[in-house]
Amino acid sequence: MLSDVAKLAGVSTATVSRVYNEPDKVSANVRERVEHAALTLNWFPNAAGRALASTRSHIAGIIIPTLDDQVFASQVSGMQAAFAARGITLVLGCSNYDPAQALMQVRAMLARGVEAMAVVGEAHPAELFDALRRYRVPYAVTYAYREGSPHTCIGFDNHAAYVEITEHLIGLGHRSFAVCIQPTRDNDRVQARVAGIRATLERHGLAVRPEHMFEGESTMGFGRRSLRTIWQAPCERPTAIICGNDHIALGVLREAEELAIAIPGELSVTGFDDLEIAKEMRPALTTMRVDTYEIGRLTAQHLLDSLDGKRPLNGQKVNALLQLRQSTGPSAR
Amino acid sequence: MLSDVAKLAGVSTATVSRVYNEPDKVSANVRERVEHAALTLNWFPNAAGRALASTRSHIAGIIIPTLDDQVFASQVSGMQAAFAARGITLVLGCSNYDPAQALMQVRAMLARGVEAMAVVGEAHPAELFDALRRYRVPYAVTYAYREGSPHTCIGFDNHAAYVEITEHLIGLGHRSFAVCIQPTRDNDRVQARVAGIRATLERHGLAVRPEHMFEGESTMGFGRRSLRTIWQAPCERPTAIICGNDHIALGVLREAEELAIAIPGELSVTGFDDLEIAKEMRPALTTMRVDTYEIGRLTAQHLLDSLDGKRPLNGQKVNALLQLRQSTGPSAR
DNA sequence: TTGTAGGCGTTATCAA
DNA sequence: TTGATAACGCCTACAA
Repeated sequence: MLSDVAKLAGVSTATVSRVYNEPDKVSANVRERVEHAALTLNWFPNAAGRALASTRSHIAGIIIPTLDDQVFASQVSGMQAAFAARGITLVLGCSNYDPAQALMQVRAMLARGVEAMAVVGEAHPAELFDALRRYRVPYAVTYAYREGSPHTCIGFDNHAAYVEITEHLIGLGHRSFAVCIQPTRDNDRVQARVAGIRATLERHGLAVRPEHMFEGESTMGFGRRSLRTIWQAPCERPTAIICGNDHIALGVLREAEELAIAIPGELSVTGFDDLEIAKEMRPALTTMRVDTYEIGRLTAQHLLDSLDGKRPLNGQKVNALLQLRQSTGPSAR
Repeated sequence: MLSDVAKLAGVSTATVSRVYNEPDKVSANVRERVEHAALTLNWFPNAAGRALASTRSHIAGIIIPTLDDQVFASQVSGMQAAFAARGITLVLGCSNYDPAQALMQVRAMLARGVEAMAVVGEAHPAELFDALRRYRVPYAVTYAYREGSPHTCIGFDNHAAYVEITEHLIGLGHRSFAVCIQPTRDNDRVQARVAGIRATLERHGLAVRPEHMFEGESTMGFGRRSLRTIWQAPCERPTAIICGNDHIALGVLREAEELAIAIPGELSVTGFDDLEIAKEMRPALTTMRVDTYEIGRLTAQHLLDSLDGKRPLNGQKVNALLQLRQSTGPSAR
């Protein structure tokens, strides 16, 4: 431990500590001796002791719904890299889309003494944000950005993004829509997307009929089943399907091939996320692209600035960019 | 802090501590009083103090190459869930396929006092494993399993898996092969795969000609470019392409469509990982499936057992299952 | 079952 | 620039 190093180097423990925390307050000569001693003793500072004495844990936390979704994984990746460059360890919690689990994870992280936190979305129990504020832990809501949110948001505007998608389709002459989307429960991002679709349609005097509204798991299978159901139903078929993400849209595309539905001739399809395969599919998928790694990087940067007392944490909007490709075209009707 | 709770509850600090660490050594009456006090004071134990006093950090670590690859993300996910259920926080480090970064991350985790560690693969500096042993931190090498490895391995046999793929193709009559694989540098898993292919071919008096050996990034783009190069070259074309994973294989499939190469009539293609889309592609991709979430879960379980002193850490082999689909068929020649 | 008291490994304050 | 020493918040013999 530290005192052994001090003894070997023939200095006090305070000096050893300084060598690692305020190196330029130590003479080069002494510093060298200490570093040598540390090396031969194979010593490095113990984080717990350090945290206790300095009341700084050098830990930050992030809560995401799941690592199974690439968009969250890459956000974690971006934060991790940015924090690591500043000697801060990122600890990860998965809520599995369950607010109660998110709250538990945040509490556990508070107990660990996290210095900053990021949580995906704002659909969380009030206690979660209360706890963060009570312990004066700077935090940011990521992935989603909403004007008027009480939180620091770093992400994109889910509502606006789906307004853009819907307007694109309406501009192509579509008037009859189906929607295939992930579970909306406890998910403000998905809710905002649906709201964006509805509001836009309404503005044009349109609406999604209930039998064309599908909510289910984020898989190709869900997309496939939904399209099959739509096509088998006796009611009028939609000319466009708006999907909650690329997985679902790819399933729709795949099933359309099976059912010999011409795309975009007979049916237009849109996704979200712009997975690598989206542009490689035939027809290539019209979708929206968001740089989630960048969201992570930005979030870490904001939190670090806030820890440095540089500036009050304020939100930042990231753009979602529409990638027009072959899966959308003029309405046949 | 703890002493405030003790005061409010009218007990000693030791008793408060017991309530959280050995609850059944405290009478129900006293326990209730303490819990009430803690609640009103909104107190929970500070992890740094706890770690320092008990010399148990309740932290475990995992080093993966990157979160961008689903297989590693889901392994993290599996470990996380299993550890969380036991009150252990998982901290994550990404090496970006760089041994030096992996070593740094391990050192940082040792400083944090990790109680157990997992690292993907065994292609790491000797210092890394030395450090782990010196600090008596139980660890496991994951994702890869190799007979005779000096480490506890929990994963599948990359070599054997590619022997199986190669044998499958040879059984179909193929004699001329191309290989498209991820960077082999510092990557024992990929090296084992290539070795498996080579050894199997050699056993049949065959080999991959150098101009049919491609090494590049794990993307569809790399697969596409590779196939195009192969097809444009003046030399004899292979009848089968073995890819290092599904991304690359999907790219090959996609480019084959572009070049109007009949699959599997003219060319057989294999992948690895069995992404959801692999079975949905037309033609569906022949590939191998590994349950990486399970690898993570098993690893956590082994490490927990080892911490409990239950049994010496010994390896465990997970199966990679060949998924025979439409992208492989009899050789035309 | 409960309390006392010393120590876990470092940092921070103050003096020298 | 360096050193002595008291925290930091909790756990754990040991004693009662």
